Amino acid sequence: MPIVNQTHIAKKLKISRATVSKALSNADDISEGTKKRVRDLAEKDNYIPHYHASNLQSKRTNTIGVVVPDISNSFFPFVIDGIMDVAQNSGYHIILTVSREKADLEKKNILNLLSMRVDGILLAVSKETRSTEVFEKVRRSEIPIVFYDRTMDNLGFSTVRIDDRAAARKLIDFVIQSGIKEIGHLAGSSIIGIGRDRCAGYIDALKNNKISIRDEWIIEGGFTRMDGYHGFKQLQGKGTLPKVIFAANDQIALGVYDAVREIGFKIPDDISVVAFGHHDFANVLSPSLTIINVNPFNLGKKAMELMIQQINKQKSTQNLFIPAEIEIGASLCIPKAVDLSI
Amino acid sequence: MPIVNQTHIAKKLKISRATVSKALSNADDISEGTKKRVRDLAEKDNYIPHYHASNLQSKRTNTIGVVVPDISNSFFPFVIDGIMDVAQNSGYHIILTVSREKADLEKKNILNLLSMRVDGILLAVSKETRSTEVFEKVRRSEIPIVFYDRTMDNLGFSTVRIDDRAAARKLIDFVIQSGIKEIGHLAGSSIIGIGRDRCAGYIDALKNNKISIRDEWIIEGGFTRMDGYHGFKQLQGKGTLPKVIFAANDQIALGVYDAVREIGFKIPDDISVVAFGHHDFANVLSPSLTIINVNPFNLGKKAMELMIQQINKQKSTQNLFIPAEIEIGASLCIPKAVDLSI
DNA sequence: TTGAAAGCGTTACCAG
DNA sequence: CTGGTAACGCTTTCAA
Repeated sequence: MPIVNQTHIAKKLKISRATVSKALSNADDISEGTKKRVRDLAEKDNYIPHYHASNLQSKRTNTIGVVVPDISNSFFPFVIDGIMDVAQNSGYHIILTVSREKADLEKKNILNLLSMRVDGILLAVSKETRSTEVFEKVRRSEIPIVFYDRTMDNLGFSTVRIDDRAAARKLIDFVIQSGIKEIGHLAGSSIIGIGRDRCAGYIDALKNNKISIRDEWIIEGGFTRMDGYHGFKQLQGKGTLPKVIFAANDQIALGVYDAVREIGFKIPDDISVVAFGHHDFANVLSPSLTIINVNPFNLGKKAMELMIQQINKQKSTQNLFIPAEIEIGASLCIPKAVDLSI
Repeated sequence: MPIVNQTHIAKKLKISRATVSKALSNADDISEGTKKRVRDLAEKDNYIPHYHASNLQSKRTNTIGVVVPDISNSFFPFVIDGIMDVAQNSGYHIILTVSREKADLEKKNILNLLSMRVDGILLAVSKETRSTEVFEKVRRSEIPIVFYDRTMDNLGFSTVRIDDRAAARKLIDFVIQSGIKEIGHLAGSSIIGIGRDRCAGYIDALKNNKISIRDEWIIEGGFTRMDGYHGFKQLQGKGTLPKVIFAANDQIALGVYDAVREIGFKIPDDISVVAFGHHDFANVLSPSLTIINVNPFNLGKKAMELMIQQINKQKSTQNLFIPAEIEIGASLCIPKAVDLSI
C-alpha cells in the first residue's frame, strides 16, 4: 500500500475531503473525535501530505534555488553549508544546481528554478557568463535573486561578497607590521574581479606604509597551482627574491610550495607564503601558512539571510561586503634574507 | 508583469486553455499558425511553465532527494558532484538536504522528501542513526532508496560503498611489496564499519604475506586529527616505531603529521604515512602522502546510476562495492630505520 | 484543428 | 461541527 491521499481517508471514514483536510491541519472547527479518527487512519495507511499540491494554492514553495559554479571547488561546499544553516532554521528547502562553469548550463538551471517557482535564487556566476539576458528574465519574473561571491555588478540586484581589497590590505599590513617589507605578489589575472581587488589591496597596504612598489615583484597569471609554480619561477628569474610571497588564492600558494620544495628551500626559514584561503584549507596546511580566511560559511549565511529579507520585502537591493579574518600560521617567522642574484 | 500562466495567454488570444497547452507542448493536432501566436505571446509576456502543476498529473517529479550527513566533510561534495553529473545527463533535479549527523534532522529531511514526492532518495546515514523506523516508512511509500557510503545493511535496500577491506589490503600489499614490513595502524574505532573493514584488510595483507601481527602496533581510537596525534604518541610509547604508519583516514593522517613534526622527525626520511583519503586531499598534501583513493565522485555516480535503474525497475535491490585506487606520493621512499627504544 | 470537461491533491469559502 | 464547490496551473480525453 503506497502513499495514500486525503480522498482515500475521506472515503474510508465516510466523511468529506474538506473535513479530512481541516482535521489534518488541526483546524479548530473540527471535533476532537473526528480529528483523532482521521489522524489515526492517516498514520495507519501511510498518508503523507503532497507538498506541491498544497503549494499550488499558497503560491509559495518555501524553496530556494541555489546555483553553484563548481561544487568540487572546496570553497563552495562551505558556502552551501552556511546557506543550509539559515535555511533549516527558517523552514526553507534548497534545490541545488551546478553550472560546471558553463554559461548554458547556468541558464538552463535558472530556467528550471523559475519553472519550479522557487521563492528566490542564490547564484554565483560561472566563469563563462557574459550575457545578462537570463538575469533580465529573472527580473521580469519578480523572483528575488541574490548574487553571492561571484557577482554581476551594476545590474541592480543584491550582492554579497568578500571585501577582497580590504582583506588584502589587512593581510599585507599584518606582514609589514611583523617587520617584513619585501613582499612579492602572485596576483592571478587582473581580468577577474578578485584578482584586481586583491592586488589593489596589496598596493594600498604598501603605499600606506610608504613602501615603494616593485613592479617586477607583481606577477600576473592564472589562479591554478601551475600558475603558482611558474609564477614563483618567474620571480626567481628576477634576481632578488622577496621574503614573503602573497598568493592571490590557495591554489597559487600550493604551486609556490611545489616550486619552493623543488629548489630545496625551507618554509618558513628561507621564504614565507601568505595567501587568501579558507579555514578548511588552512586546517590542512596549518601551521605552515598564514592566510586571510574568506569564511565561505559566513558568506553563505549572509547571502541566505539577505535572500529571506528580500522575499519578505524587508530590505531593498543592497550590496554587502563581508570582512575577512586573518589566521596566523607559523610561516610568518621572519625568514632569513635570501639572495638569488645570478 | 510577473510570470503569466496559460489562462492569460488563452484569454489574450481568445482561444481555449487546452489549445494553449497543446500548442506549447508542440502537439501535432494544432496548426502552425496558432502555435506561433501562442509561442510568441508566451515569450513576450514571460510565460514559464509551472513544473509542479504538470507533475501533479504525471506522478513523476524527475527529482531525486539527497541526504548528506555533513557537507563540510570534504568527502561528500565530491559524492554530490558525481550524483549531479549523472543527474544532469538524465534530466533529474536534485534536492539537497543535510542531516548534520543528527538522527532527528535526518528523519525530518526524509519526510520532507517524501512529501515532495521525489522519485527516489539517496542517503548516507548520520553517525547518530540507530532506529530504522523512518526507513520502513520509506519502504511502505514504495519510493526507492539507495544508501551510499554509510549504509544500513540487512534492511533489504540497495547500497553502494567502497570496498574498504579490499582497498586496505591493496594498500598494505603495496607497502610490503616496496620492501617494508614494519607497518603500524591507527585504526579508528572498531565500532564503526569502515574502522573494522580497513583494519581487517590490514590484517589480511599481513597474513597473506606471512608477516606476524604485532598487536601493540594497532592503535584504536577515533577518526579525528586529535586521535591521529595521540595515536602516534601512543605508538611512540611502545618502544620501537614502525617504519610506515597506516592511518584509517585522512584526518588521522594529519594528526600523525602534527605529532611527527612536533618531535622533529622528517617525512619520509624518518617515517612514512599511508592513508585512506580522496583525490582532493591528496592533491593538497601531495607529494608527501601515499593514499588509497576512495574516489567519492565515482561513488556518487554509481549510486545515482543505481538509483535510476531502481526507478525504472531495471534492477532489483543490490549491494555494490566500489574498488579504490592507490595514488602514490613521495612518502613511500624507504625510510631509515628509527629506533625510539627508551 | 479546436475546445469542453474531468482530473491531479490540496485548501478556502460559505452554507447548512 | 461538517460538507459542497471552486480554485490553484496544467494535461488529457473525447467530442465537435
